[in-house]
Amino acid sequence: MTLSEEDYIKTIYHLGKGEGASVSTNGIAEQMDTKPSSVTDMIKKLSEKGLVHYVKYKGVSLTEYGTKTALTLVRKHRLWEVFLVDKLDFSWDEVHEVAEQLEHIKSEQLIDRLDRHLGYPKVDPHGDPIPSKEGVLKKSVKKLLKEVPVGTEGVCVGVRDSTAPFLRFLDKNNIALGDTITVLEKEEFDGSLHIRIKERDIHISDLIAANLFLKITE
Amino acid sequence: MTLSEEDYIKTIYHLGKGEGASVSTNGIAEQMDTKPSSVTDMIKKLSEKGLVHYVKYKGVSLTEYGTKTALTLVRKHRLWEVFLVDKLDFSWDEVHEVAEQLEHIKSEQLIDRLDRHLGYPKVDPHGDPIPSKEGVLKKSVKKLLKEVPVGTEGVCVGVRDSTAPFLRFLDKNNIALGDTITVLEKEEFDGSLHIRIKERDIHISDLIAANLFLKITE
DNA sequence: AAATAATTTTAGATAAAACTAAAAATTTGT
DNA sequence: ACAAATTTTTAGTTTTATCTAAAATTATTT
Repeated sequence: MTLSEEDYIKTIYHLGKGEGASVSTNGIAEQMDTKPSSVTDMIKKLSEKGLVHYVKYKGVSLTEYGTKTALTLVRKHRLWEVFLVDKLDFSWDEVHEVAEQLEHIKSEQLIDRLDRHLGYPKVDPHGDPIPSKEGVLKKSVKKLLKEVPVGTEGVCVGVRDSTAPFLRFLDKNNIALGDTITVLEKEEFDGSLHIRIKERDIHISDLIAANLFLKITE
Repeated sequence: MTLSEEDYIKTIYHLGKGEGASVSTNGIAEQMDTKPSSVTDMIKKLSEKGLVHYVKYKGVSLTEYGTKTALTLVRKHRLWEVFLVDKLDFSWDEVHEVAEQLEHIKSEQLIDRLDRHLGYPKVDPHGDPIPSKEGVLKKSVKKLLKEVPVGTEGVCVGVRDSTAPFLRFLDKNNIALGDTITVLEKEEFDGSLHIRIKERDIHISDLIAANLFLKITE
């Protein structure tokens, strides 16, 4: 597989929402910042290689083989993101571009060992699940912290209220995007939560919990 | 810089022994497993970009800018090798191919942080010095352990006697290629040595020291 | 120093991945 | 349902990095 082929496969995978959905030529072109005619050319090649189903004018979708290939790339991308954040102290939002390059490195052994070095992580710094070596990908959903049951673990991926006072509160309490949060206990009385974040147990109000988004892997 | 250009620059650097020596078209072609005509084409391009000095039929050499570029690549290659060996437990001889891919990743921040993650190593797993960020490369020499002065530190890079008994001895004493050895003390009487290897202090005979090669960085 | 050998370059071609412009097919609006 | 708009494909170029075959230059041998 060439670098370019890999990029197309990944784009088709993402546009197809990970579920072999049919994707349009223009959609791919727009996503990849290229021209539709270039996309048609590449699709033909991928089709000949058995990576996509293709019927002229009707759109493309990944074959089983294509999906497996895409999942390998997603796995590599997300493992490298974990490496960059956990080991090299990159922040949440700096990793994408570099991981985009690293995912193309060809060495199964490298990925196996990287996985081990990172402690077999289940999710990347954005809370998205990492496909297994066999190509199995867990589903994940984004929910308000307030709405998840006690015992749930998830990654903080966004805020509903982005006004300065709320962001200052998060900062003061050392809660940041990318942090893993576990819900320990919910107070019946006022809906406030006891949560664990970065080895620390803290208590937050119902209102805070109603403004933090978590990504949860089932 | 394209991937291919980078590969040529690195080859010219190594064939020129790191010291801008003039290199032949056929030499490059042979080293890179390509044809002389392809080399001529690429040299012209590199020459236009100011990376090499080129006079038809007379050979190529790196310009100062070309040398700096090559040293950046060497730095990246060697840092990745340290990562693969120290962090991912690759062995000495498995790292080259993967590092060859990793060295092309473009991100200065990545290399800075990798360097820090690795504890600012001075040499790679083969004992070769790692160029500084500014492009300064220390010299290194290969010597018999027997011949270096007390206090010297070096990386074990080879054996003079490669018969089974000697290799078994090394194995039994947990001495392997790639290990860093420091000479602590030399016994006047029999020339035997006290050395430190992997946090361990051991005592080896004059004969052993006469059969182990160290790579020493000045 | 001329002939032969080796090296290097040129000229022309090919493959991959992109592009532009025009043609074909599909979708949409009335 | 059919004309207009949109999407997609085709045809023909371009660029990058290769290649082969032939020509030019340099080196070697006698």
